[in-house]
Amino acid sequence: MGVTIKDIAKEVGLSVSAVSLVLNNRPCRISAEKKEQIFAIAKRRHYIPNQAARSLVTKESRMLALILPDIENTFFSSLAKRIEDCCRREGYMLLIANSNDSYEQDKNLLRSITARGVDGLFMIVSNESYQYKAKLIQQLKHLPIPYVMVDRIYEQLSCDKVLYDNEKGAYLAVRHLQEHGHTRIGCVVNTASNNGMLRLKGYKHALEERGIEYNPCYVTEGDYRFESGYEAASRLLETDITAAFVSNDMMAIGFLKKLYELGRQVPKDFSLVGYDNSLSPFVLGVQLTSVAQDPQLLGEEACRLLTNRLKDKDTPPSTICLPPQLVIRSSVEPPLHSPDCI
Amino acid sequence: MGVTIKDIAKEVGLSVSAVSLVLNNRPCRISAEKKEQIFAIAKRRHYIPNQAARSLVTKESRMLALILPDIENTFFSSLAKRIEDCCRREGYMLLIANSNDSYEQDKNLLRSITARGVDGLFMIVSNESYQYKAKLIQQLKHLPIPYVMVDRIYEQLSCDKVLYDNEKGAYLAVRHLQEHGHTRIGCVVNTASNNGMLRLKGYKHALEERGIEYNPCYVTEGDYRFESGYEAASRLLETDITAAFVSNDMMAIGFLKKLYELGRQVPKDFSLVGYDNSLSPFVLGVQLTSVAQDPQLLGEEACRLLTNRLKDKDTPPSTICLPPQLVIRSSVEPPLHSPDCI
DNA sequence: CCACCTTGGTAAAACGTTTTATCAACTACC
DNA sequence: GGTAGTTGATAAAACGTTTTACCAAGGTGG
Repeated sequence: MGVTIKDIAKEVGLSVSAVSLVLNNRPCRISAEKKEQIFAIAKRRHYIPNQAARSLVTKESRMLALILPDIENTFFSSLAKRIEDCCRREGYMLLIANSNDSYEQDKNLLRSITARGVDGLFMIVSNESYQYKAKLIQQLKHLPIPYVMVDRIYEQLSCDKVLYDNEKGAYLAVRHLQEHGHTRIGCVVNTASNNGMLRLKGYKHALEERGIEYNPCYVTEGDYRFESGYEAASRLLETDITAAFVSNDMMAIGFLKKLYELGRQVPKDFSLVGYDNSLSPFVLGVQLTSVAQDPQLLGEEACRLLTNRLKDKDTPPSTICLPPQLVIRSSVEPPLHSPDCI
Repeated sequence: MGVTIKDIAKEVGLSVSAVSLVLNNRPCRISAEKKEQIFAIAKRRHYIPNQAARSLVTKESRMLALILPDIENTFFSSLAKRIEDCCRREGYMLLIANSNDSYEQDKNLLRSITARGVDGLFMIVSNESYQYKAKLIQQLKHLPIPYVMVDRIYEQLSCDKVLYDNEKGAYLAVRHLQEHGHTRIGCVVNTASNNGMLRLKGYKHALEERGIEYNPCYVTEGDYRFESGYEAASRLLETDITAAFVSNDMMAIGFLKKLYELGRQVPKDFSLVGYDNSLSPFVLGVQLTSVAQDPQLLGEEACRLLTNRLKDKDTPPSTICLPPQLVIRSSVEPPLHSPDCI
């Protein structure tokens, strides 16, 4: 099919080895004249080295892989973009694979990816895989290549990790509401996800710190989608809460829609904090205060970790826990009829 | 490093060929007993076939690639997701690469992708590449593998193509406004992109059909981002337009923000149609009428075309032009003080 | 003129797989 | 007892590279 090194060798009248050495800019004793000829022929005939043959002997593919749960989620797609940029800068290509948040896919992808001989892996485990933790851990332990767990981790695994402190993020959000005088604070959370659990923990932590008792009626489940935020609001707004912490922005917008329909004003009449800081420009009239986790930073750190590991296998694995930032806009004010602040 | 077919052969006491045949379920004369043993050993020792070695001899990688301009754009990420699903179903892995809408990247990616010996390619050319059309066309012509152009095409190239009829979409949007009695209709459009040009053409076409003269003051440039919609609105709302066609939803939201700030009500006081149908749930109070192009459908058709081509190289290339749908919500009403309709 | 260096290269093994042609040992049949 | 067919395999080439060790010819210094 394509032009090979052999064809070039034949045309220039040298051996394959000569051509290979020249084309790879290896130190070698080939005359400048011949070198030029080789490059010229390669260019003219559109020579493209066969990566399969190359990997076979060098044992590296200059390709990294990223397994992520949902490419449609902008948090992950921003992450993917940045990781790809960083990889490119280091001379790697990136293979992106989508697991649809399914354990089965995680498992299969892990297989096909190692078969393809990628040099390293960025792994964002699917939420479903937390139920099959033991199994996936086994598989990851047998992985013959370095990998870094990103955003969602297994503490048990001894490998490079980079993540955001989800508990802290939720804690910051709730404390911000408390500092404006709120005590009856709702919470929409996805306990099906590990990070969701951590956000719930942060919520509880903030309550504890103020000596407020945990009220299960103020907490409801959401699945991170717009509709579930709307439905969560329907349930929570029957209680006497004056504010809510909604554990992602998409659901926060759903929540806002319900508030709007009920004629309740944000922040005059109700305060709200979201998570992700992803949708602020879209919401007319409301500037949503939200906990920001920068996917780009996550991506950069992940890439740094993995490429370092590829250069030096023997340093002990490290864990990077990034601090989320509370981005204060104007969706929080003191509750109606209440003392102003702390 | 890993376990090879040779190791298994040694352990089971047979030749490499025997093991290869068995593991690939090829018809062969190996005793059932030995077969079982081979599978058992492969499993126990976590054998994973080396794809590089395999491709080297079979000349196929069971891998397809997708080059897209912006993975953060949900239109493209939905498309990517669906393409990946379809590929998986057909037994291919998908290599996703991001060009950042840059010609340079298109060029480089095309190179590295063919080097990696992928079996086929989904190509969404970057907008910038329209300026280097001739060059990129040359490169695509030399591509040794089948490819399908998706969403953005070069008419000159004889290959499989799948796209949406952008001119038609814009035409539908503008005609919808006209049918509600609007005659002074603004237009925000990105002429830096080929599809943007087509949308402008659709806008003009609708005007022509009604015998309305084209007024350049009603048309302004946008770059598909939120802010540019806002800025476009600042310019256009100084004219006497009563409605606008904004050529994507993101900009439409920016436009809405300006309207909101000026105290103008949609649709009572101003009518608006967007493009993409991607953001409707996010806009409080306004249900944006928008032209829908389903990325999933685009992905499915693209995949169908490419996999068919891989099975049968010799059928003539086909072009699939999908019809956009106008999704009518409630951002369009007749202008104030005007006769009701058509 | 011998020893040594430099210049300009090459031969050959290796990487892990697939695939085709071939083979030896049996069995069965007439 | 000769022919044909079956069973259970194998040997060897091929894929396109990289890499190491080696070689031949010519020049140079003592």
